[in-house]
Amino acid sequence: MAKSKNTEQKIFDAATELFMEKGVDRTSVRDIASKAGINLALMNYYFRSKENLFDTIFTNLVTENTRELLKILNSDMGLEEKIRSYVNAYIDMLTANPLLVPFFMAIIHRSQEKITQMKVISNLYGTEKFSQQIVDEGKKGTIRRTDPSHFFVDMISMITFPFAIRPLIMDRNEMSEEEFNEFIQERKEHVTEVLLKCMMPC
Amino acid sequence: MAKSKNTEQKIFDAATELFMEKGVDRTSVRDIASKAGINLALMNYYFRSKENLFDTIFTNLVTENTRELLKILNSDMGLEEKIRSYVNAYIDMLTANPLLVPFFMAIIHRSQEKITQMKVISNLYGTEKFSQQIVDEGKKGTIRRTDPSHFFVDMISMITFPFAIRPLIMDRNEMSEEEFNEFIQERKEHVTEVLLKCMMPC
DNA sequence: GTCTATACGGCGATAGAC
DNA sequence: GTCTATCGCCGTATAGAC
Repeated sequence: MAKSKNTEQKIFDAATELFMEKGVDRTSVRDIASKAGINLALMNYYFRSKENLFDTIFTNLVTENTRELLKILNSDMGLEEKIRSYVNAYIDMLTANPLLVPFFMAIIHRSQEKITQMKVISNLYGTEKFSQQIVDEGKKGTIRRTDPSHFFVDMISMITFPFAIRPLIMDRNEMSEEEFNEFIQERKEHVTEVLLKCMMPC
Repeated sequence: MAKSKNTEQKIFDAATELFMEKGVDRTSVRDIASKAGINLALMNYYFRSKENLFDTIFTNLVTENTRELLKILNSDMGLEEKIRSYVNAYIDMLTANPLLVPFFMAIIHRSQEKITQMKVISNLYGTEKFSQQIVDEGKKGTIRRTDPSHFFVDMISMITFPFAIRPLIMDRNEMSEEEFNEFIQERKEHVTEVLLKCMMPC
């Protein structure tokens, strides 16, 4: 049990990195073992199977990275401040971990059942309070009456999609990695503005 | 040479369907052969390898489905009409073929090099004329000065992303397939409105 | 052009020694 | 807990008969 915690962590970390880079199906357990610097059999010792390892990693990635975002969505902030915070926090999170979106997209395509079963959805979509806010403010007339489902989809689309097509954007605009990041930073202000503007009464 | 054209087509069609449904990596050549009702060896006879078959199919899918969209973008329509037509045509195309987005997302994750090499980009991003229009109208003051790169990203994000997370949207809102399609139809008007609103001077 | 048969390598997984 | 060795399976690809 001495090196146990350590080895398990090494496998976990190596697999996480490889799954995100190459995709689950193109990563073999031998890849993982060699990257972790451990023996092939240990993967099966700690995690029962590759698929089980993947489940563990996937759940971890989602819950870890969405916790703060959920907090913002369910906080007591006013609508404008909430939107601004959410956009900023989401973009910061993805900038720190730009492979998360393509990885997640690939997984949706790969195993829908798994995703719909897991808490993933409530993690990404715990929007009751936020939706209610939009409806309430619409009734009060502070903002235009807005369909919360469409609004939320608009919001996460504009935030996350650029990361899904990052290679295309970079190639098309001949961007370096830094330039892409600048572009993404610009989007914080831009996306917030678009969202607020389309809710404005008038 | 008699049944040749026919067999090649059968392989092509079966593979296209399987690649889109299960993903390229989870589709075996045996799957393809059995679905096409032909023998395993024939895949190698007509297409040199699975990877080569995939390239053929991918190029075909992209060029076929983006031709009309490119035409609209480079047409002589006014900005508002152009945006409206583009949104409608894009959503119609994806509704007819809802697996196209998740498939394409998975491919970007799988093989970036391939994508940036191919004409894919110019097909998806032949936006010079469109961008120019946005800049020109901004200078004239007909619309707000708008950054064309961000605007274009906003547009394709809001159009395509819902298809990428279709299972999540359906599960969350307890939608049937028809209800999802209704939701998507609503987005035609909604997205157009958001885009036009955020360009409005005022 | 189409089929049968098969080679070959890599995969995930486990038994068993230490 | 960790390693070596190996199993059985399935993937792609090809040789050769028809």
